[in-house]
Amino acid sequence: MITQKDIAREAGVSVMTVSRVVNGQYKKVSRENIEKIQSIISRYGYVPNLSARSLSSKSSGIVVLIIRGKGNRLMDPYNGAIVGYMSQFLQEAGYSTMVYTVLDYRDVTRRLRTWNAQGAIFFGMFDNEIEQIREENKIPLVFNDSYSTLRQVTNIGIDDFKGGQLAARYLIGMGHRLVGFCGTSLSDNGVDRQRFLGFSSVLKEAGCPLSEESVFDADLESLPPPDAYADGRQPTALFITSDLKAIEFSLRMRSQGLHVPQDCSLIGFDDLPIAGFTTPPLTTIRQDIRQKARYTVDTLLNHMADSSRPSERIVLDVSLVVRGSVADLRT
Amino acid sequence: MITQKDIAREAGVSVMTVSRVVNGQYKKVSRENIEKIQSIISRYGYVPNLSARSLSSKSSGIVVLIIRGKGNRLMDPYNGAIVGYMSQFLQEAGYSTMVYTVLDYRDVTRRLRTWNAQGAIFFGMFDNEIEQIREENKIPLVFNDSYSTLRQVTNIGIDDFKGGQLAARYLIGMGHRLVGFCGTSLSDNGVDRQRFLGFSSVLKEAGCPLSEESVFDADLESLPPPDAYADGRQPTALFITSDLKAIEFSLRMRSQGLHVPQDCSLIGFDDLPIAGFTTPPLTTIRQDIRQKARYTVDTLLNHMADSSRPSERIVLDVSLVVRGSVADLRT
DNA sequence: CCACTAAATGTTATCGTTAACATATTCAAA
DNA sequence: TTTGAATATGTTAACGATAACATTTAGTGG
Repeated sequence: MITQKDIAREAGVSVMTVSRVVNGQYKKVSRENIEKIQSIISRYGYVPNLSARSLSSKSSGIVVLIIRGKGNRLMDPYNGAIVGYMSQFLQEAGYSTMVYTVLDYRDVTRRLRTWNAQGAIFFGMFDNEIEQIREENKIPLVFNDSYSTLRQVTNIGIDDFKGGQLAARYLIGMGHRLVGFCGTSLSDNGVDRQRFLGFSSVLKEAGCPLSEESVFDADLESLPPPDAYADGRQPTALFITSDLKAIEFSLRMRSQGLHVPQDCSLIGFDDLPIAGFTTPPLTTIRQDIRQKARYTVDTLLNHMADSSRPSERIVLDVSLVVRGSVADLRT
Repeated sequence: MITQKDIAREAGVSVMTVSRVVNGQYKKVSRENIEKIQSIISRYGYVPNLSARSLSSKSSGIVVLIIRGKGNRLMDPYNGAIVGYMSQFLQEAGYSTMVYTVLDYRDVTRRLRTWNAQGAIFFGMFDNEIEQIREENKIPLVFNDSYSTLRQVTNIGIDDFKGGQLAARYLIGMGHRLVGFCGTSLSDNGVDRQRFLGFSSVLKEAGCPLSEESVFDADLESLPPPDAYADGRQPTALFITSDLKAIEFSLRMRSQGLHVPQDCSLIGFDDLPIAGFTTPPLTTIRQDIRQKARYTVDTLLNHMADSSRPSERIVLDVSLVVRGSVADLRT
């Protein structure tokens, strides 16, 4: 494995000259030496050792992606897609990406320090730990979907409130009056809480407020069994804040001989590619994952380039995608 | 950011003693010092700098995952799942994972060298470059789904041939006589070629060989338009070597007013979670992605622990999952 | 009490690269 | 010719950790 030292010997110069060429500081090296060194580099296939560079210059070129949770988070198509886009964009910008799933925020610092990470992106809820994380790691941090009330948090999110509103307005417009909501961790101020607030505000205005028993702050398992929905006193429609869960729910219904949207209408969230594949195709609130990844990476890179840059919060738009999972109840 | 030097000063010992404690060489340090040092470590939250360790010991703790292709490969649920599992397993074993997508094998060496990778896993076809890659990188390499004829290639794959057989036998058993095959890169000896060979061998034995015009070595776009299948001279069933493509195909059919399985039966491959969600649910050949990831990681770790270990080829089983996308044509 | 092993600890050099500073060299202006 | 800036190159030390070897200390049997 060839090093700068070897190249320097071969070219009859000092390692520092080689280092300058490797790092593109062409103004400081004579044209003659640049050419000589570059030709040796390509002849031997020299590759800089980033561990060494990282040690000596404190710039590792590593960005860490932190996902809260456990197990295989990349199986979830949303996570797979956003992680994939982010590492693609980071790779295009010359950075290497490490993905870690952590349970505890203490793991975060360990992960960031071990590799001298130059920046980090966080998914999932970290609101309560943000201050701590930031204090322990003086590098640019960018969050996704955080509703932390702290100032100075750089966050890229979507308009979850509007998403809820869109869902509610559409249901109302289709003649639904008794509807339900299903999300998780509503007591934390996360995405689902905002979706809930948007959703319920519209319903209230329309004169058909969400009753308490039709708000499910729960994983799918604890949802009331689908056959409850056959009886007319149950909601005619459900807003489930994730396509994946909505699809799973519709499967459970089907396994009991019930059908979407005849027995219960469904609106999902995310607009994953599979949402168009199901039967009926799922009506859902769309967020643009690629765009979110793009903005997140760009924001991080900006902050890495200029650490005095003020924090920023970006809210991306969402839209309603009408497919076939909501019944038209207007006579 | 605290280093071993700081700890050594605080404890009144040399850095070497600290290093020994950090690396768990407890037999070489007195109980007293072990405790003193460990308490300082946890008090200050010391984290070893792996760049430095990597430089000095040549052991970086990094495993690189190389995917051939471009763009966001993790969006594909198969890749997302297997990459997710592998990094999970590697993380559990104390290693860090870097995922790279490369177009050219030359990138491979660059990626492996920059981080002193200790091992690498390859997806996608690299058969012709394996020799070269191995020569340039003297670290354990494990491949997935390679049909390289080179000796000494450690590979974890599935029984693709059997997968093809299972599909064909099932179709025959259901009364299909005129069937088609759709895969990619059949001329390379990859997974799809094996699936094709298994598939066609069974059909031949059964007396209804695949005609040339019903073998599509093509991306979906270049498949004949679905409405061709309405006319009786076209295949009554298609074996499409990827669930994702099969689903996409069935959507294209539906958009033209045709239906699976009435107008054309379909068998997919992989048994992705979405295969059960579609209408009709997709009959497919199942491979166990988690198990594949498990074996691949374990094999790599074994080879990293003992570099003299002989190469091995592991072939995992596949099975037929009958759902609803194949019509029963028996009278 | 000495020699001798085993256990505990320390010293030095090194990994590959870069920052910071130092030294030549060149050329133009004074 | 001298001076000064600009350009090109080199030297040294440092980044944090570990390997390899060296030394000290403690404990053992003769």
